[in-house]
Amino acid sequence: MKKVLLKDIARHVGVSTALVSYVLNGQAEEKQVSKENAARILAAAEELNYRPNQIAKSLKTQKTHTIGLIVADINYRFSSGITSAIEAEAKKKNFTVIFGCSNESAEKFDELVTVLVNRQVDGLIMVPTENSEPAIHRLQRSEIPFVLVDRNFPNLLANSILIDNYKAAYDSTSYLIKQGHTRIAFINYQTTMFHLNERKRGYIDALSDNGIEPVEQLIKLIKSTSFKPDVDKAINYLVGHEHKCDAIFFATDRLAITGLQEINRQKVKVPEDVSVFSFDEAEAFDLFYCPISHARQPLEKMGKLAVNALLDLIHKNKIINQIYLESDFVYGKSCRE
Amino acid sequence: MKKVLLKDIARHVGVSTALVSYVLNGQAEEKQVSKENAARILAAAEELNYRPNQIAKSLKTQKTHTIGLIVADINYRFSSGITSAIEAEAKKKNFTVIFGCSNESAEKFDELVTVLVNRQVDGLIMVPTENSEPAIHRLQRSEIPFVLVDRNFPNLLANSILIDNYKAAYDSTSYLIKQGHTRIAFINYQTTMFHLNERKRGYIDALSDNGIEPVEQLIKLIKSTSFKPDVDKAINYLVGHEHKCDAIFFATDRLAITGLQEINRQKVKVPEDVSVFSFDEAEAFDLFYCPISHARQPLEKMGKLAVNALLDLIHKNKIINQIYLESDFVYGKSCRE
DNA sequence: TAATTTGCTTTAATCGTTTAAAGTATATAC
DNA sequence: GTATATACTTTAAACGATTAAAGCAAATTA
Repeated sequence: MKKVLLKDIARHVGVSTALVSYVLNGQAEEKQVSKENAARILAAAEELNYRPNQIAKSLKTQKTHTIGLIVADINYRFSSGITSAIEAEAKKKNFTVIFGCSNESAEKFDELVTVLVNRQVDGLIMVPTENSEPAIHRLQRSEIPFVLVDRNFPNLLANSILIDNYKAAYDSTSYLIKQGHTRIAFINYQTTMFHLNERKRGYIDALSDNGIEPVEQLIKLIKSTSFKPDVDKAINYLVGHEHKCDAIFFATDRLAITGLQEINRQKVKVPEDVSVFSFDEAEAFDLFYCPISHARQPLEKMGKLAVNALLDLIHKNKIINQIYLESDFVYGKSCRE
Repeated sequence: MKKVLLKDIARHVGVSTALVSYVLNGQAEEKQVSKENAARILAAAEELNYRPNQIAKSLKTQKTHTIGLIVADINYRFSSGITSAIEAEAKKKNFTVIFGCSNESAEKFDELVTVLVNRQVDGLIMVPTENSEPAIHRLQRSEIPFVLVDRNFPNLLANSILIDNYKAAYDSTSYLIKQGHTRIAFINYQTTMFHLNERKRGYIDALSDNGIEPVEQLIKLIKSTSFKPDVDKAINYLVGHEHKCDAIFFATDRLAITGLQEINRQKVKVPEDVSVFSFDEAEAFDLFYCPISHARQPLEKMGKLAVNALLDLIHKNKIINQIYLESDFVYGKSCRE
């Protein structure tokens, strides 16, 4: 079945391609196309089942109506959540999404940016990885609009949709303190990433502000390169008798899930033996024998905002800068009363 | 910063655009470009930081090096798993992925197919939804290559990467029988979708082949439109004293997760009061107080195969037809010994 | 010496649209 | 009766690449 082109419609109706283009792009009025021709063109387009070639259109108009999306790992609940929201919102606005995963590698991130830029995406939504500042700097010089989601770099001014990680961690820690905990451990990644260090800062400040001296031994930093053993070791240390803590605050869902597995293995009971609080949300949290209390990020909202911010940049060059959203809290039964 | 075009390189070096194109596309030898010009062109491309416009390239070559991917819902573990594998494999083969979610709606599925076809994707990988046969039929007539993943329609011959759902369900049920269960319940969606009904068929045949009469009251079909209440009702019925079953086989992870929540709420103990087995894998299964035994689909492999099958179709028009993969089994502690 | 081959380069059409600018016929104004 | 406005329509040049086909010296052959 041969592809139907604009020119086939033109020939079929007996007019020029210009008229067809005007009519099919809704400029019939404006370009004063006769009602008769307009009607015949629409009919012919329908009859021949014309589908415009977006590539040709894009080449001419310099607009692809495409958003490039780079997430860290689509298997993260965070990523699938915002991806889903972004795709839905983009579709609503007649944009399509080209998709890539960096797998937390700055190199892969860089490659993806290049690929997407070469594809002439109208703009990018990205969850940057550690060490991806150079790629983002380069992007800034190219004048292609983009917005960062979830993570940013303090000394790189870019439009971003963020969580107030400091506040969420501060509030989470304060909650644990109010529940009567004093030896609150914190498990985080060993990382230079700002958003995770903000969580740490929130944790520490909450302790200090409540008259609790932060204890170094209760802060465990996990290397992603030795993730599982590090988490296991941290848990063993923290629930071991000598250093026993009374609560563990996990900085991410992945840390929590892996940590909880080891907690189970050690036959430590939540919340009787130790309370647990986590960032992010995970299905697994609800199925744990005592639902895990956690700080939930508004994924839907973030995705939607990211798309709209990007479209603002694309269309009107409106600058949004940082938007900070608040997490909300889901109280399970994992923190001792 | 002005975009650098092929013609800028040509001007810079003092040759025609044809030479530049030949050299940058690795046809220097073939087209007998002088070593000197070839070197100068490469140097200039580097120096000017030339990035070819893929849109223009695509228009001319009629190849976009793009794969359209349609999944049901990216928040499903199944979807994110194959998406991740597909993206990685596509990238390896220098293809990019345009992404869409149907949200299990045939209408949205149809729209997505149209959008992706208009974007001139070289091929499509799709997880079809219920009632999406017409859209797929239409696609077949358009001669754009595609492969279906996970789900297919028995009377629609298309290239597909599938699981042997019948066998997996048959084997799962047989396992439960061997563990001594006789009143095995089955919770599935009420659906016309073949792959889910195959799971039911496997369940029923396994019972029959082992001399157990399938009991209608133990087969619960869940309407997606009233998902949660239906699952809750089913669980209540199944663990209620009069109809007590000794095992529940969930046809999907989502059914299992929702079902297990209700099981918890009813204070029913797994596996003491009832054994549980599920299709698919979920993080939550490992965190449940007794890890849930399940049949795991080889997501990585499916995604990779799907991309390679599609590329075979695109490049050589090699026909693959159905490929059936086997699930493997993860034995937790959720089935009474 | 003329014809042919070799080695390299350029010309220009093309992909399928969009869209200024120019064209044409009819109606209105002066 | 000529100029101008009105209501349409067409022409043709883009967009940025690819790629047959043609062009042109210099070297080789006859």
